[in-house]
Amino acid sequence: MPEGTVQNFGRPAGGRYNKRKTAAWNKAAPQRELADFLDINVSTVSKAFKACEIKGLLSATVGKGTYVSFDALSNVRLLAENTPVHIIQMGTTVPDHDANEYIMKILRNLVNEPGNEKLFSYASPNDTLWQKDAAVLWMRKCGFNTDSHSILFANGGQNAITGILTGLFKYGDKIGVAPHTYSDMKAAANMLGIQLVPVSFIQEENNELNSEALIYACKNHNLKGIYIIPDHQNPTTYTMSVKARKKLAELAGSLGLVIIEDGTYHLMSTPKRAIADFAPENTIYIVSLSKAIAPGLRLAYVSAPDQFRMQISNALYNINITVSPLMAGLAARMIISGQVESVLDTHRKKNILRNELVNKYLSGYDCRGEDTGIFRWLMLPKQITGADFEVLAFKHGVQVYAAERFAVGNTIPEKAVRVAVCGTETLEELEQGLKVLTELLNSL
Amino acid sequence: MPEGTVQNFGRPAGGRYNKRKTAAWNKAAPQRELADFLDINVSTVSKAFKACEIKGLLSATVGKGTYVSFDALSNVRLLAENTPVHIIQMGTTVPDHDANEYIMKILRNLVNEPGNEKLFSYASPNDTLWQKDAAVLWMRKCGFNTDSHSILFANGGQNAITGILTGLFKYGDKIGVAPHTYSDMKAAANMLGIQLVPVSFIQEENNELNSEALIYACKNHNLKGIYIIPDHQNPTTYTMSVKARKKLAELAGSLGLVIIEDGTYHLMSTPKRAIADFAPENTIYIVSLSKAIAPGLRLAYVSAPDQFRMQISNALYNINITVSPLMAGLAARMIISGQVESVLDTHRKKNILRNELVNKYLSGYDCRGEDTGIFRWLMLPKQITGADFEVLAFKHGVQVYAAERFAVGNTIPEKAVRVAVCGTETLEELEQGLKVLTELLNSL
DNA sequence: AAATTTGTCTATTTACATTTC
DNA sequence: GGAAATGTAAATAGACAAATT
Repeated sequence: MPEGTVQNFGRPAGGRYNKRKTAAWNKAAPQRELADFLDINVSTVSKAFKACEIKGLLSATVGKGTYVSFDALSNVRLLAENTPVHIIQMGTTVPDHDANEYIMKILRNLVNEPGNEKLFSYASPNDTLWQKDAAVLWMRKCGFNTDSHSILFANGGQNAITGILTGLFKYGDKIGVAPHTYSDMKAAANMLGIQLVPVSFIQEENNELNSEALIYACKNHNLKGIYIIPDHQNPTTYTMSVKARKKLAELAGSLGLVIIEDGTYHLMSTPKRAIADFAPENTIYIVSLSKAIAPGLRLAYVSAPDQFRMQISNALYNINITVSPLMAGLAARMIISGQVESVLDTHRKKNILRNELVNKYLSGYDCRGEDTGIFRWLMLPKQITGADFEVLAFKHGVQVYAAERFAVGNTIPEKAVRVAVCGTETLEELEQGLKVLTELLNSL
Repeated sequence: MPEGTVQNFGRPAGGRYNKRKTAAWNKAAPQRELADFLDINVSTVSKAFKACEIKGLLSATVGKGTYVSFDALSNVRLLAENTPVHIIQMGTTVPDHDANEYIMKILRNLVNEPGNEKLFSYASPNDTLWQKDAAVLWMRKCGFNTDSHSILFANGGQNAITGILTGLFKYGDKIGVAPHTYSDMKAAANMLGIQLVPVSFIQEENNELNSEALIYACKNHNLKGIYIIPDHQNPTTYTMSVKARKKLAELAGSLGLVIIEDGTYHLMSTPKRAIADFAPENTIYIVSLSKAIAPGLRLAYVSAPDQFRMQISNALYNINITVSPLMAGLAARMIISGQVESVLDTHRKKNILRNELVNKYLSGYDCRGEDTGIFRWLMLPKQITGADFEVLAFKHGVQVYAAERFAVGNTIPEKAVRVAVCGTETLEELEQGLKVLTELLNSL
């Protein structure tokens, strides 16, 4: 252990402050010890630690101690390496680009409709009403039956999340998330001072609800809500069983929890009823068209129950004023016209094709995720961490994302990387990337 | 004064806690008195008050006391009234809708270009580069010479502001703003826990810089930055002199202040060099195309100096991921092709036409603002407050916005209302609204 | 099961700075 | 110009609760 870190704060080895036994390498000194050493009060240290915790850098538990978050430890390393000339992009998750021409076709029709100049004015309530109806149709396809007056618009899924977080929670509030949660969510929460608490919602063995973990975290951390992706979770790819959804819905009711359900990956999984369907009063449902249709279609639909709608609506107003009427109109037309079915169909076929390639190369490994998804979760052999493998792959020209990027708080990152399936332009490039990955895996 | 308010906290009239002399009706009891009464410590009260202050409900000054914000006092009243059947909209500020067909023309061309499907993928760096060049051109038109690598994109002006606030400031930070500041800015800051401090930047007599006020507020409140609209300020319509801009630039440098300059109304005023031009290292410049061109063009350009760019860029990423490539492409094409000139020209003519109508009806009153602007600041006779006039006008079917909506912190609202000039569809409707307003004014 | 370790939270102390009168 | 009024902020005390051993 190097000197001068938060772990040993420059204490001479073996001195009176080093009486602790073998501890995890990311364990910080106890607040009292540090206070004693610095000759200040415990709660002063506590306050300083709290600030770091809200930023997601530390996580502390009563009786257990304070630990440095793994992503705080690994981020620096991941960025420090030098870049090869061409990188095969298997890091960021995007849908296949084959939908673009469908959307363009709709747009071509749209621009020739009479009276369409109003697409550059503020939308009138009349316009948004039928668009909300379209959103309801889309939501139904995504497993949730809602009604048009519950619908709000956002500029994509991330924008929806930011709106919900700012609207419903305040600085310092805590919400529960899966121990590995997708990194943009983490970044948004850190930025807003909303603390993420890792909760193992789901039992790995059977995809059932881990009620104890939830109840425990809830009363222990005073959780205000949870954020959950029930289908093909990002990044670990598990899908909650219907029983688990039902159970979660019940629990949330009795615990007074707000559920933020991200239905974005519903269509890339075997369709199951949304949690929102079981707990409509407590659940905010998000579906992102950017992920499901095309990244350039910057739109997401949010369905919020009465008790939360106004707050979220105000927050979205404060962030965006409004979404582009053109985007909203385009999306609604795709849905109403049924063209969106063709897009989904094409996507599905392409995804399966790409995933077959993944299977061909990585079938010898534990590479999780359904064939209809746009990313996979590749478990690595014990001797290498995700972060090390990410660096290794990057040096060989392939970008994947290490588990460390997704680990929340004191979660010990799995030895795994997320592999995006549609990040490359072509199938050939994907194959090239997969070859590199298998070679690296075999060489370990 | 009613009992049981924050002012008297239920004390019996004339009791030992009522020794204060005549005080402003919005003055709260001193922290020590309240603490004494509740039998708790002063700083406990102080902490509670602080929470309210961050939300913009109170404002406290050492030695002076604590005051309830005027907009906190008036908002309830303004919403409580019942709605007439049809409302003439002179509340929200929008540009004239005559630009829409120009944009639609560009869009029609765009959809027929080959290779345009990529407008629904993520934008490549190649695409954004020429769009940033377009942004630079546009910024130049708005009085600021910048370069393309400083440019960031946002989903409209409000979105840009949210990004800048979250990126550069943290919960509890204070930034200086004009005593009357446009309400969406206030709402965004309140939501994010960023405290707005009213500073009379500008001397009303001559539009010169009020250096003392700025220096004072800066050291007294430890301001981290200021937000300022130098041209046709919203809502008061004043425009800073060039000398004032230069002076402010110098001062900001020596005070270590971040300047957030909102150039949105530059084109509606007599062109003057931007503050950013005098203090490029300290100034973030925002121009909103939604306000200048069409409300449905949800795009704003941000130019940020090196020291701030990454933080703002990250914040915008966390909020939006990215802007719509279609919006960005559309805006850039309008600028590069020069079509935007026709739009501005049409806007200007329309604005003058509409403002002439305003002048015709309101010339007898102190109705401030240039004829090229999209709103005016109507000073009312002494006997009526802005809030009361807003309610009165609303009852007669005209929506205007009272000064109370814009008053920051302990600012005493002017007796004035903001009158939007392009809110109505037609000139006739505008005239109708103006008739109502003059009749009401004459009847006072 | 009891003692110990460890983090948390609320209210407080205290010194201080500014404004008012 | 000095005393009083008033709000601010950092550090602290101390009771508390959960986890560990």
